[in-house]
Amino acid sequence: MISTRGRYVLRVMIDLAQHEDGAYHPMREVAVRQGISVKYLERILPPLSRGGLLEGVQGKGGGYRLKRPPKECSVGEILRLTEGGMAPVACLEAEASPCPRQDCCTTFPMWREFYQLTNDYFDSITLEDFLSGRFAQPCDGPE
Amino acid sequence: MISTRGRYVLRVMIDLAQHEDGAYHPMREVAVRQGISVKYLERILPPLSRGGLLEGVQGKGGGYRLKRPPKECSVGEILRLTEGGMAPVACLEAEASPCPRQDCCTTFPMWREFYQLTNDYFDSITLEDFLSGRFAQPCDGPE
DNA sequence: TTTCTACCTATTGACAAGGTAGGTAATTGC
DNA sequence: GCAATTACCTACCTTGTCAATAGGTAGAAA
Repeated sequence: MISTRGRYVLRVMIDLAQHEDGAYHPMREVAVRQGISVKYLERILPPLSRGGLLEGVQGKGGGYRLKRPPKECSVGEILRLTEGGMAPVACLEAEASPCPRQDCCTTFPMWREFYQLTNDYFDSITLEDFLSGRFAQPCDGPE
Repeated sequence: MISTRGRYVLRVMIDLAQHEDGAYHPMREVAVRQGISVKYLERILPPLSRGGLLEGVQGKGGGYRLKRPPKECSVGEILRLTEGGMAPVACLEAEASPCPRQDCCTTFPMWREFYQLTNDYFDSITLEDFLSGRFAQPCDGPE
């Protein structure tokens, strides 16, 4: 359900939150700290820039930094931008044509309720929770 | 996250619950009612037999029937048997070798909490809920 | 102008999902 | 005993996605 893409991106966001100091951090740094290929990171980060969660500056001294304080970056928003939605079944995604049998589908209300549950859960968690909140950890490593 | 395999199987189980009369129902019948290929159904149902949710009898007059009353068949059990677990990330599955960095992983507690949430939700729903419970519908169609 | 950096576009290999085809074993009805 | 029916099993094919690599372009600072 959540691919490595989403997990990697989340780790990068947490990493940037931990090293937040107003400066731009090149992906080269983050990739080394997190043990992820620079090339792969470059590939999967752009949606977050477009989504307004990250700010990327090119050129010497450039890199990425959070565009908002950690408290205002929810995991739900990060995962939705990266994974393109978190629907348990295809018929719930808005981009896909809505299932023609929604009104009659026996199981549709269940999927919808679970979809809501999922979004609510991840929306309730922010990057701040990994720094000093309910998911703060004594140490941290890659993956 | 939930593949068509899981959705098909769930529909079959609901179908069998709706037509529950103690008799065995051949897959040919159910496949026609649900608009699913017989061959594909034959392929994805065995785990439910092995899991003790279905009872299959070969030969003329044979078929499948529920092994327990609908009230005792939870959606969670059905999906776990069919999909082989509902973990949002691989490191949560018991069959996979446990992630070596579990103790240090920043995001692990979040995935685990969500995993619990998911299982609790689907375990709280039974086939009975689709017959006369909170997900009962006036009509029903395939998919 | 050089260097650094984000950013973009293929391309590859591995893997799983969805679905089909064919056959085997067990049970019933004649 | 024999034919019909049905679950059950194995192999295969096609399609699509994921993870990762490679190579290049554009922009900004030293």
